[in-house]
Amino acid sequence: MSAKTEKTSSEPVEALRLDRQLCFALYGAANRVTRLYRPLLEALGLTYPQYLAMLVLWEASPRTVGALGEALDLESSTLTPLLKRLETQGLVARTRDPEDERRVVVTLTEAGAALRDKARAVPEQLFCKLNIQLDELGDLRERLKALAV
Amino acid sequence: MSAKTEKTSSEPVEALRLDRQLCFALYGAANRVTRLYRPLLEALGLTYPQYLAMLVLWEASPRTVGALGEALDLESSTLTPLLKRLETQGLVARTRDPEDERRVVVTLTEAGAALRDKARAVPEQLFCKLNIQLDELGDLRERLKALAV
DNA sequence: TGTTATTAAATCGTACACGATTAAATCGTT
DNA sequence: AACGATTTAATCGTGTACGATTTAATAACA
Repeated sequence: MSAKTEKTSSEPVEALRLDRQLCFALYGAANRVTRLYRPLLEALGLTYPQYLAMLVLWEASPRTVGALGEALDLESSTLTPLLKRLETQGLVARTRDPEDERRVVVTLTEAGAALRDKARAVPEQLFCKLNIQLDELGDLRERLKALAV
Repeated sequence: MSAKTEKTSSEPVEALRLDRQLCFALYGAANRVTRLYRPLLEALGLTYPQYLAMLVLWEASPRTVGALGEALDLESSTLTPLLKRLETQGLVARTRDPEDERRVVVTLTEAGAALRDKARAVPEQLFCKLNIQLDELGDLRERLKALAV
């Protein structure tokens, strides 16, 4: 019996391969999709995470940093610098909530709200770059949402 | 007719929502899976991308930086610093290929090869944290691989 | 044979992502 | 009212990601 097929090690090594396959696919897909967005978002002056934050704000504008973090599943250590950059670009305003000075309220500016028009074409442009049918989209989304708590 | 339901804008806005749904799911899933790996990999002294690089090397050890980048879908600008950290930890060696001095060959050290044993338990531990059946895994992997070129 | 073109990694600047810690404000309980 | 516990953002340090540029080596070809 060769060392390669030794019983005590062959199963976990096989598991390593499976592990690699799913996680590579997820890791790679996320990186590649970010790369596909880049040229589309360049016209808007946004990065992909900034675009996601704007999508959330376009749905409901005065939002606390905490609420944004909840929606985006990000920590304040990630959001704070990102929001400061959006503020520098004049897309959002950051103010302390007078009701509770711990909270920071993020509000779309006129320019931030107006950017929504420019972003209208993005989803379709991106969808054209993706290799997926419209009716499969919902299923994949649900699987991904359910994958990890 | 209110501005909100204006015909020229309602459809693209709906598209924005769909866009948000798929891309949020992918972006969030990738971040959450990385977070799930973290405590498991801490015992190995590896980050998640470092673990992925080691998985590739455990399958075939002398690999050029370019070949690793191909396998991981990463640029040298990402890989070079990552590999230097693995080198600092004594897990890999980086040497110029004598045949072609442009290439850098990455080779597992004894310690790097030995780390594979410690990593044996990781896939199963992670799988337990994921909310997916074993038989759905292959399908999801293929969908993700096909999603973006 | 000498250029010129191409290739492979490294370097640089910008922007995430996160855990740990810190700072400030509010809450709860006495 | 007082003071310890909790909540909310910000800050800090480490480690990705990537496009653009640079450097060095090899290939191509006039």
